[in-house]
Formats: sequence, C-alpha cells, structure tokens
Amino acid sequence: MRPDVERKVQFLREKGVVMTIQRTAVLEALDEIGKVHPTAEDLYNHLRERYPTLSLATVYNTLEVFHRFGLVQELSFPRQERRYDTNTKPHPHFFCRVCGRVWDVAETCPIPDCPVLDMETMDGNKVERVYICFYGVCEECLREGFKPKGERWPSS
Amino acid sequence: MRPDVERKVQFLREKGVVMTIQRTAVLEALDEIGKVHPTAEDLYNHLRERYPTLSLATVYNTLEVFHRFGLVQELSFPRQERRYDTNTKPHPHFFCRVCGRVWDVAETCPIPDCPVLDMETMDGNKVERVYICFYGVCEECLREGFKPKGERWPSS
DNA sequence: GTATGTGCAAAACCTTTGCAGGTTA
DNA sequence: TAACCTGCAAAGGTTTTGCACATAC
Repeated sequence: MRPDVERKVQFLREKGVVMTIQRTAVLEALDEIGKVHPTAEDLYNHLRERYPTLSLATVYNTLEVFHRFGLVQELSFPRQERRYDTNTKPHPHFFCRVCGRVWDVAETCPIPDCPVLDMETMDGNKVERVYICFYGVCEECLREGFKPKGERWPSS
Repeated sequence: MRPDVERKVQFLREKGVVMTIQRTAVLEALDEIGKVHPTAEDLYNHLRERYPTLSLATVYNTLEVFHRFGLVQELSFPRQERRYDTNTKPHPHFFCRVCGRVWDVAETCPIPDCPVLDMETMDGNKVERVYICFYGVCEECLREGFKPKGERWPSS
C-alpha cells in the first residue's frame, strides 16, 4: 500500500471510521486514478476486476464518508455526474463542455494570483472551500470541430 | 411587461426562437425571483397560480433554450438541484451547505480583485465562463447552530 | 460481541423525451 | 399553413435507502 494511502487509512481510523477492505480499496482507486477527477462509477469500474463483489452503492457511501472527513472534494457540473477530487485545497479546474473532461488548471498553466483562494471568511460567512472553474471548450475539441468524444478519458 | 423582459423577448425572437406565453412567463419569473438563483421547480411554483396549465417539463425545456442563447447561467452543487442565474457575467457566489441558499457575493461584500474573471483563453483552451463559488456556512446558520431550515428561501 | 458496514434491490429524485394536440409567425 | 412548442406521462439516469447478512475492532 502506498504511504499516502496508508496515511489516510490511519487518519480515518483515528476518526473512528471502520476501515473495511472496500473503503481501503476506494482510497487506493482514488490514489491511482484520482487525477482524472473520476465519478463514482469510474472508481467502481476501476475496482471491479480486483473486487468483483464490490457494489456501486458502497462506492457512493464510501465517498460520502471520505467527503465528510475532508479527504475528497465533490464537484458538480450541469448535466454531469458528480466528480471526486482528492486535492481538497482550493485550486481551479477547467471543464470542457464538449468532451466532459475536468482537469487541474495549475498543472498545465500557471494562473494569475487570485487572492480569493485564501479567504476564510466572507462578510461573516464561514468559507470552507473555494471553487474556481473555467468552463469552455478545450484545445483538442476546438481542433476537432466540437465533436463530442465517445470516451470520457482519452488514453493520452 | 418590464423593459428588461421585453428586451429579452425581442432578442430571442431575432434569434428565431418562437416566443410562446410559457417562455415569456419564464422570462418574467426569472425577472421576479431570479435573485435567489431559483431551481426549475422554484420558477414553476412561482408561475403555477398565474398559469395553472404550465408544466414543469416546459420550464426545464425553456430554461435550456435560454441557456443555449446565453440568457441564463446554470449552477450545479453536489446534492442540490440545478440553479439558474440571470446574471451571465462571471461573478462569485456563496453557497451555504446548511440552508442551501446561493447568493451573489459582490452584492454584500466586495471581493479582492480577481484577474481570472476576465480570462478568455487558458493554455489554448477557450474559456466561455468562469465560475467562482465560496462554499461554507452562512452567518445565519452559524448563529443557529447549523440547524438546516425547512424553507430554502426565508421571506427576509 | 456489538457496532458498523456491505450488497442487493428497490426507491427516490431530478431531468429528459416521445407523442398527440395546440400555438406561433 | 408549416414549423415549432406544450402538456402529459413515461423513461432515463444518478444517488440514496432499507434490510438481512457480514465484518471490523
């Protein structure tokens, strides 16, 4: 088990969360494919081979637990399944409305300084998270004339 | 009919959209309660009395048309129905995870300058919209000890 | 051993769709 | 009149839930 996963298992145990094979498996799946901001179903499909009896409902329940304990961020986009992001620090995303991919902007393109990312209160309201999302059409889809792809996550 | 609504009716007509009583009604409802970032159902309920035969499906369809022509922004939050916002310019929202209310931050609290709001391309990707959302607990819910309210939109 | 979690299936929920009839331009 | 839209009801898709059994601590 990767140290990162091990650490999260410990963290949850300390919080009183019962650590089952399934929950650990979802932590590992997140570790393995978290970068693509997977849906519950993506994670389920990723784990099916290794854990044939795992159910999708369990994946959803597990992700909710992880979310409650701050291990994942939930992302919603109109007409899209909920995505899960293991990076819980405020960081901007790009969402392509054609192919449906979501990615972390900062990895490919440094963005201008954005002071709102660090705000902890706002006019008396408690800020727990800050979501920034660029919505549009990605370079690839622009080139290909806006033709939606069959696969959500091209192998590239 | 308010001039703002009249203008939008004209705009849609020029785009070749057939303007029906229902579509105009939804424009008016948006004009009247748009500030609360209503769901399709909120708009439907708002209009039921005046248009008893209006159906929720029509409201959804109508909102999709408006969205296609850039008259509304769609907002999605985890575990929440889709919201509609008549302000289509990039502007930050606050979303209270306890009472579920959404509002425009700029109206109550000027936020620091945020250059990302004006970006039109990002590393070759075409940016059409920029969403910024503060997620947390509003002042009122903090005071009331995180007790979720029955009503989504208190009369205040 | 007891509390907690899982799997299954079904329910709940939100949103979209097909179609007959009605409306708009 | 021809194209388009509406209402209804049903389908579709995602997420949640109830319950008997299994597992973690």
